[in-house]
Amino acid sequence: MPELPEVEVLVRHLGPRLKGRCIQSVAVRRSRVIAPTSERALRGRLGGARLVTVARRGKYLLFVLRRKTEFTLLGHLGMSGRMYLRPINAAEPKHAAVVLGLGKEKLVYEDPRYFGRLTLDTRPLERLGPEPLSKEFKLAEFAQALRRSSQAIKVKLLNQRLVAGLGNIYASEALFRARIAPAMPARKLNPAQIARLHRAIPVVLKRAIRFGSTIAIGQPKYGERLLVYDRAGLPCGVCRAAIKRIVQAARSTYYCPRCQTKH
DNA sequence: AACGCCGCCTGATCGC
DNA sequence: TGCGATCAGGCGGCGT
Repeated sequence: MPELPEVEVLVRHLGPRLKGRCIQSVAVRRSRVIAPTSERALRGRLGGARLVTVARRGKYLLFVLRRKTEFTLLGHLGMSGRMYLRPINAAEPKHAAVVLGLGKEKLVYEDPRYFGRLTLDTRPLERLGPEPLSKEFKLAEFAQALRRSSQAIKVKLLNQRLVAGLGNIYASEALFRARIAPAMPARKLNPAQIARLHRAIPVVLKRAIRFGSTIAIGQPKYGERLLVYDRAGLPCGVCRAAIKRIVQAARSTYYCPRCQTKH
């Protein structure tokens, strides 16, 4: 599932290829993904617009467009979304959600589960916490937010208001790197643990971006080198203890029971 | 106000 | 072989 690193790799891939291109056609195959924007509104706004830049915020893709004035088309890949360029006459995938014609090529947004979005509604951005790879991700604010929460730290990390971009995979990975037990209530973390976690989050994300950047875009897996996620029963790379899987908030959490402790 | 829970979706996998 | 049940999960919305 695409989290911050996968989106970042995609943005770096698409940016140079899309910059300056003009949208000539808009095909909406699944209107749910553009909600609350209407198909009519999307067509009207995108038709003839030119791509200025492609950027990222948390797990969101921002297509900055211009036609008279600048505006943003907001993308989210949900669970199963993908975006890629194809020749204009290439066959469409079964679960194409939106296809933007760009002349010789088209930008395909496909999403088998249709959990994602491609919309003119940018309000979701207002609900995001700091970017973990930027200076705005401050230790003091992170610590304060954790002190106010009784939720298990793993569950809290999935909250995009705390910090933007972590999903189920990198929440587990960051906690492993910080050697923190995932079930610990957020407010029970001591200052040293909070500092380790604050440091581990960008490290884990940057490493994933680095590995992902070397893998071909469009692969089902981006080649992430995961230390705990989906590794139940396999030996921990640090201490060889068997990695455990537990369920928190209806999602799988993976951790090393020996390395990740209460201290 | 923070938190828990549900609904949205389809493909992969499993048991019979 | 085929079919139904189960699981995967990001996020908005709603109830407490």
